[in-house]
Amino acid sequence: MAKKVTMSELARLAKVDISTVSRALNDSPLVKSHTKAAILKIADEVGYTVNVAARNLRKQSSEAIGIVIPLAPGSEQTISDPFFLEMVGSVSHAASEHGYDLIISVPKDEMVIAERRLLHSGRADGLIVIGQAGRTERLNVMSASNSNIVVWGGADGEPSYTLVGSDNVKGGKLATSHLLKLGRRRILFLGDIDLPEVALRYKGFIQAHIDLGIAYDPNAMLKLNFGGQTAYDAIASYIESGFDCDAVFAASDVLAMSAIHALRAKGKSIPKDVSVVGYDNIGQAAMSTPSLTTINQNIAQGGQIMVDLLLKKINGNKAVSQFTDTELIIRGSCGAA
Amino acid sequence: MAKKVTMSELARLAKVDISTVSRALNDSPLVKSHTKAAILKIADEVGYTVNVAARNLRKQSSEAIGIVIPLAPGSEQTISDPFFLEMVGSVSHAASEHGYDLIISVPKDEMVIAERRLLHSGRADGLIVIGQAGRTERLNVMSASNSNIVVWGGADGEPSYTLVGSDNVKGGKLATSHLLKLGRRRILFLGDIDLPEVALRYKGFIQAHIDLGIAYDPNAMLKLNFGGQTAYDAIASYIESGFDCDAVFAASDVLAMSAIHALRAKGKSIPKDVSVVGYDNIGQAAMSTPSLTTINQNIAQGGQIMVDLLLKKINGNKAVSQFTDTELIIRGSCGAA
DNA sequence: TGGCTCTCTGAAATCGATTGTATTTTAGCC
DNA sequence: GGCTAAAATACAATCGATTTCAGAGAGCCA
Repeated sequence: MAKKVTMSELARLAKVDISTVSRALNDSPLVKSHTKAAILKIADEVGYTVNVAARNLRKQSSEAIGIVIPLAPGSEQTISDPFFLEMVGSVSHAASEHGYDLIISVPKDEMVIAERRLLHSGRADGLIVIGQAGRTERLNVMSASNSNIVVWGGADGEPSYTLVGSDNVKGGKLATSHLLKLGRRRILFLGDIDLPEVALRYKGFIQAHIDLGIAYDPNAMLKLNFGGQTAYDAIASYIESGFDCDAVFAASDVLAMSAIHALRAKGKSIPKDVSVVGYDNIGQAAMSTPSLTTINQNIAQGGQIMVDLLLKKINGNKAVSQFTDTELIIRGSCGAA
Repeated sequence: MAKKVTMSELARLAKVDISTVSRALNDSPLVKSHTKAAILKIADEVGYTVNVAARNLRKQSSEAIGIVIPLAPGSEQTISDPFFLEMVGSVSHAASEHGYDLIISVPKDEMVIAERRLLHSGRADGLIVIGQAGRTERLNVMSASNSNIVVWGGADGEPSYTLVGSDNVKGGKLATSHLLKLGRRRILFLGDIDLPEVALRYKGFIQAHIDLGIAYDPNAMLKLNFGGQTAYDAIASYIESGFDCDAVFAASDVLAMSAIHALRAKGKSIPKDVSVVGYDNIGQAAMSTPSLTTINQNIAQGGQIMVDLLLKKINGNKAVSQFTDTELIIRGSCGAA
């Protein structure tokens, strides 16, 4: 542990009052530039760092924001979907650009706990919540109590809290109409439509069918939460049970990959027999085999926007919900047009 | 913003001194259980949360640890390799188990800055550094100055700082001998051996050849930092330039996936023509196509160990470097034996 | 009853910074 | 030089908790 130098120690060394030191370090115009330089020099020599606890206590702010990531339901594990993790990275980057620290909320905490632990305790000035599944009610309460919160997700109509997300309906439409235009007619939808984001993508899925005057099968839908082995098994047995599709629209890239894997195991060739489109455009999407056609949510932009909006709220300004750019990325898993 | 209730406010409500409130909330045996219960009840009713800034200032600790993740060299972007992100998730989980918060260090910071920003400032009680590439010197200095730091990485011999990582030599050996035992003889090694971890894997690679009495080609190595398009292009042109391999050992799963993609584009069949082994066992490894044979670094265990060791150091105890369980996971990309 | 111990509670100092107010120093001008 | 205004610095209160120390009662025993 390096010896801790305090401000009063600095003041002693510089032979000035501690208040002058404080102002000098904060570049206040009240301090003569000559004194300021002297103080800064000493501070640099002894490697002074301000004690944030003391500063935060006095200033009643923390220069930090919290991020809450969802738990896999029923498990103690944090969600492993790369999408969420990439989002953490993106938010972290955006926060640091503004000189804010990012505190990851402990996943076992429920929303209320996270709110108290991070916001009320003064540990963070604001909160970013990734995914509003199952907590819209609580989010409304928090928003009503004027908490500094920004949520990543999808919502029908105007939510009462500040929301950022891709244009899920548009994304669903883009993906589906792309498949339909390729001539595919039996598209299997993969995803849990209890999640608001996914429900909207499904809405776009239906919309695309209607727009092109093509009928869709309400049974062509498999409610899946996450990827991995579970999804693989579910998809495999779904195919075994007789459903024959010529395309898959998965609500996440992870699901899409599991689907491709399962389809292949069942002897289907991708993209010859079955075209696949995912959602998220995670880093691995381009390098999977075949490379994945997907909807880009623009994670980097999303993190940026959320942090910007949150800082606005922290500073007492209004912040309105926003979409990120939502676009179709065509790669190998759909086959040539 | 919910109205902030302070301890003195609680004291007023409970008609006791603030010191009694403090003791009650901290479950001190000095307070009569009757009084304690009354105070806790009121605290609960008004939704009191302790102000951490004040507490940290007084207690001279922060109940938080920082994590430093590496930057992609020359870029402003944080590394997108899922391995690092999964590690963040794992550390976050482990930290929360001990009631500690996790603060992500702003990536543009260099080590020295992160150290000052997080440790000296009292924002965090300790630091976890993921990957020691290019900063071993600084890490030694920090360790000498008795900083509370634990590093993820790989080291030859006994490092002067506390290090946690997979047994990289063993991992390299496992992967390579598996390939050799499959009958493969021209194995291409992918990875940047300037990184200590990777150098050790390469060492294991050579060792395996020697152990089995098989010659290896020192040129059968491609120095790559990260996956994605860059790796894809590099691998593609390496193959084009005439090198013909019957197996690939990649120092990360991301690299392995890029390799598979590139090999396929060059008309190679995986695993018939070329067997591939990766390293890390990231979540997507099982669901890529073909599913990836890889070395499991046991990320969850790694996070746990690092947090445990760090807390030991914070509490003034010795902490010795440790390996995580390192094992070979055989999947489809190697073909049948 | 006096004295003593043991429990429990209160008073006050303290952590390290920020900031409003008071005070000193400097500068400007006749 | 003497006076005033402005600039620079010092003083002191404050943020919200923790913790040492002192003190008030209660209980016990001779």
